[in-house]
Amino acid sequence: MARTVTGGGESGTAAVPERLLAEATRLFAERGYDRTSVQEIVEAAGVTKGALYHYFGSKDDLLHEIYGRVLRLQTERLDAIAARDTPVPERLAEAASDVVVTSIQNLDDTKIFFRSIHQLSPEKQKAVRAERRRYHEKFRSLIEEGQAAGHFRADLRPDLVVDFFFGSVHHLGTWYHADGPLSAHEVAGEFSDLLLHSVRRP
Amino acid sequence: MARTVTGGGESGTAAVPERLLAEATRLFAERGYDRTSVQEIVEAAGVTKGALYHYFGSKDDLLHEIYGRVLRLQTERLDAIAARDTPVPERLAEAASDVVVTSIQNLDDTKIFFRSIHQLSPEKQKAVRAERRRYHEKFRSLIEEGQAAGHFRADLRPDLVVDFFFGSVHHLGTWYHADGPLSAHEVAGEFSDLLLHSVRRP
Amino acid sequence: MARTVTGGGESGTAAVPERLLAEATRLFAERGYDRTSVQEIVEAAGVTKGALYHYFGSKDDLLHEIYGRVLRLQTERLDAIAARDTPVPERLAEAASDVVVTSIQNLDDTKIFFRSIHQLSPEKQKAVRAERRRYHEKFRSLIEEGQAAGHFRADLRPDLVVDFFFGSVHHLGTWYHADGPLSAHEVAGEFSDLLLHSVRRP
Amino acid sequence: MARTVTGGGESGTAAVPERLLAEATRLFAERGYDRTSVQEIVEAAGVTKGALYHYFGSKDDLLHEIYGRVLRLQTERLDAIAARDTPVPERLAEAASDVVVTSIQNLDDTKIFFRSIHQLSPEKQKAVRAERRRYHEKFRSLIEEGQAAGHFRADLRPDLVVDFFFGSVHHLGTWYHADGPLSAHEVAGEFSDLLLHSVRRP
DNA sequence: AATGAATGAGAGTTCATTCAT
DNA sequence: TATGAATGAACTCTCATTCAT
Repeated sequence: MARTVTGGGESGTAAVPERLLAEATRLFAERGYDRTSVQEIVEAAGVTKGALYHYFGSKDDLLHEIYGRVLRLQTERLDAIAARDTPVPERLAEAASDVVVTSIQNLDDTKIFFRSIHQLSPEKQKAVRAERRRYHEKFRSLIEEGQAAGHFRADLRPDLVVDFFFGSVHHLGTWYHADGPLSAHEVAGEFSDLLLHSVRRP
Repeated sequence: MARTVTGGGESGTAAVPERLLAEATRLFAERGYDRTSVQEIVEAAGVTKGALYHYFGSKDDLLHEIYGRVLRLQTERLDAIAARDTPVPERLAEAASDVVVTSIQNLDDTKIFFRSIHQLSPEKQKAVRAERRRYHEKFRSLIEEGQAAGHFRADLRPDLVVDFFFGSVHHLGTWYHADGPLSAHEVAGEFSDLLLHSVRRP
Repeated sequence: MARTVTGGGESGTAAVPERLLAEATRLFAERGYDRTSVQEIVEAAGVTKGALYHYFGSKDDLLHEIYGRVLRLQTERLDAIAARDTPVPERLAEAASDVVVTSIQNLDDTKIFFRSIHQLSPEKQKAVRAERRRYHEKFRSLIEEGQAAGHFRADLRPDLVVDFFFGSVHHLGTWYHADGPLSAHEVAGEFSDLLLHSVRRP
Repeated sequence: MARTVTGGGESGTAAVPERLLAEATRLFAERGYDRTSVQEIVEAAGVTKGALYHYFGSKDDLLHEIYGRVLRLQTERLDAIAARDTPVPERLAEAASDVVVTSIQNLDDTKIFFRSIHQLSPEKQKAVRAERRRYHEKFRSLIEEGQAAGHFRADLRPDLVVDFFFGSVHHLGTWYHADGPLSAHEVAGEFSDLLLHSVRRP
């Protein structure tokens, strides 16, 4: 969709659309979608408004692209983990751990995701929610599989468990700091552990 | 429910500031703080802008008032529960259940809280975060008490557990619907159960 | 027009209209008529808006009152000086000196006078300008008298001399400070001296 | 007179920023800075608000630009006159005469200068006052030079003389009318003559 | 004599977007 | 591929004034 470099690969001069997306991500996470002006984005990216509107149809489109990127990434990873040939509890633990790690590694996207979705146009919101639902359904089916196999408590509502866990994941952006005492993997380990303990048969 | 300051008195003619707060809450939850104009709020409340600015210093002040209300309510309830004379696991379960129920009963406030805090002025944001922190600390001390008493797993980081659980609570606004299949108490029961299972000694 | 004290003469409690005029004068001089709100005036005077509108028909009226006060004062003093039985050059010198002294003693009024006259309603502006013109004419007639008597240069246009001199007087408010190196009388002496030298026959 | 930035070129289609400055000058002089709305300015210039804010950061900026223009003009002219190789009294007379002529030729700027400086933001006010002070100092040094050379009375305070004279100059805007009986040069001649007589050794 | 809630009009400013070049 | 001038609508907030009490 957008070329990788301009000119011929000079260091530090990523292609214009990439630079725009990167700066938009940073600014949206920092001060919110509505509080970030198109002017600020283009200034940060070192181009003019015309350039932005050459590559993106609207400010809204930028946000949609950011969503697309993170959703694609997480869906791919979940698919890979779910398809493994290991016991369900292990796959659930890995899936949980993995989504925490990638959420932290892309903390700006995580922040934007759950703060700004309402600022997308209705149609785009619908598309994003549908993709998100598919992701949740894949995660939920791991829980259902574990219940069917007798690993997890049968009295739990799998959809509620998913909402419970992803609430925690989405919330990461509001408290996690890269320079805090915890590494991404430490948080991931503990969150995964809490989830497994909460669903496992005693 | 709302004090009648001027004339009136019949239901439906609540005092102007109360009406403004109620409509602002509804609109902020519905379309977000930045997407709600002062004009829309005063129209919904049936007054003019001048009236709003007679009672509130700024749009920002309205949001702050809304936060204050819900924080006061939840803090009071948590204090009451924590002070009970029952075993810690029971108190934690009740605190967890209660915060879910009141979050659902005030779902508009919950939605606003989670989404709009970044749109407060820096000073007000600081004040709100400080109050929120005190609330979390009180909740955390229940977990610490349970660990000390040998009820809960000692290897857990209490602060991480709090962030884990309140992520789930704050997230309620993004998926819960009053006309869905689950009552507030059903969700509360399951969330509380998940939390307790995740922290209890096996 | 307005009583002098309320209650019975307690110190520091001047009557409401006087207090309003005094605070309005101070504020208009400090930040200009348009930049001073009625709210600020009533707060400074320790009353409410209703009280102000009880005594004055409009914000405009306050300004008109302030003008009236200073015009009356200066007209009275000029009349007294002009009527004296001394040689014209002496009377002109005293009139010039006196208007400088009273302008400095009422520096707030002086500042307001030449900055805010355009903010009066057209009718009030007309009235004030007419009074001011009468004052200038009286001053001018001193110069004409001096020319007729052979004291002053006959080739000067008396009206231009008046505008020349009163420009200097009106300008006092922009540079004179009570805590500066010059007393009101020192400035008055020098201004008067400059005027007399500029008109006298060599 | 005004550079044509976009298209156009024919007289009457001056560039947008020039047109905005011209109309703003006219309107500020006519009804004062605070009483002139941005809406009125853009309507007079035949553009929209967006265009104004494309070129000027604020209404305040417009005023600052107007000040800058007139200060630059007068400073240049005074520098040229002061640098001449003629006797000091002649140079002072010419400087005085020149500032009167240019003040009358730019009477709108003169009116604005005198009345609206207090409505500039504090920082801009400081900048303008500093420039004005440099101008006054240059003028004052002419007087000091004349005193040192024995042309002017030694007992006069040069700074007071400057304030005396520039009061008269700034005041021109309040009484001079182009369609009145006096030409700019007639006024300039008389003002200059009055100044010289007031300072010269008898 | 005085209150203060409420009005309604208008203020300056911001902003996403368009389009001729 | 990219510019940047210009639009037009909407924004938050301020204010002098009124009026029932």
